[in-house]
Amino acid sequence: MSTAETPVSSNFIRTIINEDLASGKREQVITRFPPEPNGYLHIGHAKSICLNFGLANEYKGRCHLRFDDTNPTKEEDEYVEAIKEDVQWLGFDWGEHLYFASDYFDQLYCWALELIKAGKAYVDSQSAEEMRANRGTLTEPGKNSPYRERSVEENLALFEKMKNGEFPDGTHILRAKIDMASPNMNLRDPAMYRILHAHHHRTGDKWCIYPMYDFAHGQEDSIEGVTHSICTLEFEDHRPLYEWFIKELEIFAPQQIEFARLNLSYTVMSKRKLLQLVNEKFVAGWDDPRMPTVSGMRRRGYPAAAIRTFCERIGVGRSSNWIDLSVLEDCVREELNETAYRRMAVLDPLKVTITNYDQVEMLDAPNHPQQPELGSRVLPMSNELWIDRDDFMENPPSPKKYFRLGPDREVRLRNSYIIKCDEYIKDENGKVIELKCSADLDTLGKNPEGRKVKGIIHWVSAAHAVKVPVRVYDRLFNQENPDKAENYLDALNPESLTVTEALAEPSLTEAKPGETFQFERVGYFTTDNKESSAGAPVFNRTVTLRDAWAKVM
RNA sequence: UGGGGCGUCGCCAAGCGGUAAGGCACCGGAUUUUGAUUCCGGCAUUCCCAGGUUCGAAUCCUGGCGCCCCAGCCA
Repeated sequence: MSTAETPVSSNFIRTIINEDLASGKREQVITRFPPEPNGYLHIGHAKSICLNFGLANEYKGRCHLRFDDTNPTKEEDEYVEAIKEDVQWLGFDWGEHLYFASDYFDQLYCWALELIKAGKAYVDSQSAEEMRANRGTLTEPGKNSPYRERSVEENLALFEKMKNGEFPDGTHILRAKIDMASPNMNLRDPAMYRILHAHHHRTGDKWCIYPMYDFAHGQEDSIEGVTHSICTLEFEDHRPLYEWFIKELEIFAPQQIEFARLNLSYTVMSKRKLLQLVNEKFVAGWDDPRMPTVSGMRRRGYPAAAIRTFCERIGVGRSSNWIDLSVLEDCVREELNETAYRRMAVLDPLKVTITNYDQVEMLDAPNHPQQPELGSRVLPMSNELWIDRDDFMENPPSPKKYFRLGPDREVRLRNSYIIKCDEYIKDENGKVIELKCSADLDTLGKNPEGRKVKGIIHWVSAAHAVKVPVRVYDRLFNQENPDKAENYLDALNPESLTVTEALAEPSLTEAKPGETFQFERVGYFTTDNKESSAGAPVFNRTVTLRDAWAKVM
C-alpha cells in the first residue's frame, strides 16, 4: 500500500467511521475513488484521492480505483491511463482493485429488468423537452408521464428493443417509477437508461443503451462491498435515490457520505474549462506546467508529498471553502526547502569586474546550508562576474532598508568574497552596463571582526557560466481576482511559457530530469521531465522563495 | 412557508454543556555567507444575530438573517 504519510487531524468522516466500527455496523473500511475518464485529474481530485486512499490506509482497509465510464460520448482510454499514472504518482496503490463501471453493464441490465418486473420502472416515450416540461419546477410538482402506466410486458418488450438498437437516440428512456411530486427533483421518476448509439472505449459497440450515474453508482459500490462511499456535496440530494435503488434491489448497502469540494484561489477547477484550454490550445496540453492538473503540477516540480500534505492540511468539512493558494505553495516550499540543492543562477545579467582580483579560484560551496551531509560542489570564481540587475541600485529609495549593491556599498558574494562597488558605467542611454568593484580578499569563508555586511547576492563567473533555459511564471493562472477564475482565457499570458536563458554555475549541467534546485534568492526550479531529454534541460520555476525585499521597495 | 446543506480570526479548521487547538496569511524580535530556513513572541473575552434553558452554552431550545446545491436522456 501507499507509503504516503498521513498526519491525522480529526474530521467528521473519521468520526463516522469510528462509530461504525465501534457499533459493529462495519467490520472494515472499503472506499473507492471513482473518476469518470473524461479528463485529467486536478488538484481537486487529489483531495478526494488522499481522502479515500488515506482513510483506507489508516483503517487497514482498501481503496478501489473505479472508472465511472457510463457515458461513452465523453470518455477515452487516454484519460484512464493518465488517471492511473497520477494516482500512483501521488503515492497510492489500488492493488488488485481496479474496476470499471462498464464491467457491470450486464448486471446493471439485469437489475433494470428486475425493477421493470416489479413495476418499479417503465419505459417513457416522451421527448426530452416533454420530460423537462412535465418535471415541474422547484416549487411546483411534476406531472405523470402518459406512458407511466404501461404494462410490465410492454415495458419489457420496449426495453428489449431499446437494447437491441431498434430505436434512435432520445426516442425512449427507462425511468424509475417513484414520485413526480417529490420535493426532491431527483426522485421525480429519474432516468435509469438512455439510448446512446455511441462507441464505448471499452465495450465497443456491444451496447447502445447506457445506465445513468444514479442507476449505476450505488450498485457499483454495492457490488464491490464499498462501506463508505465518499463523494462531494452536490450529490447530497441524490442520496435518497442512491438508497432507493439499493433497497428495491435488496443488495448490500454502502453508506454515501458527502464532503465539500476544494476551491483554490487563482485556480480554474472546472473540467469543462480545462478541456477548453487544452482543445483551443491556450495551453500546450493537460500537463502544461501552468495547469492545475496533477500532471501539470508534477511537471512543474510540485512534489507528491507536498500535495499530500496540502490535502491533509486543508481538512475535510461540509461547508464551502476557498483555500488560498499560499497554503499549497507553503507545502511545496516546506518540502523543497529540505531537499533541494542550492545553486546560483542569474536571470537578468549585469556585468561586474573585480578590479583587484586577477585569478581563478575553484571554491567549495555547500549544497545545502543546513545539511552538510548533502556535500558540496565546486564553484569557479574569477574577476569577471554576472550578477542580477535587481541587485544593483543607483539610488535606493530607502537606503537604510536596502542591503544590496549601490555606489560605495558593500555586499557579500554568496559563498565568496565581500565586494564594494567603486564605480559604475552607463551606456549612452543611461543604462548601467557594468560595475567596477574591489574585493576584500580577507573575507573568504569568514567575517573579519566587526565586518558585517547585511546584503548577500548571488553571482556567477562569466568565463565559467553555462546557459540554462528557464521558464519563469508565478501562478498557475495569473488573473487578478483570486476567488473567481472568470477571465481564465485572457489570464493565460501566451508569453508565460516562453523559454528564456539564465546564466548559471557550471554544476547545473549535471541536472537530471525532474530534479529540483533552489536558485538562491530566486526560487525553486525543476527540470522539465518532458523537455529535458533533447539538448539542455528546461527549468520550470516551481515556486518562489519568500522574499521580504519586494516589500521594502 | 419547494427540498437539501452550511454559518468558529483575513483563508482553512478543531471543538459536541465546563469556560475558544492547530495551520496558512499577517505583525514584531533573535540567529543566519539565501532579505530563505530555523527560533521565540503577537494575532477571536468570543463562536451569523436575537431571545431562552442552565451554576455554566460555540456547543441544548426558539425565532430570525446570510450563503451554497437541486428543474441533464452529464457525472
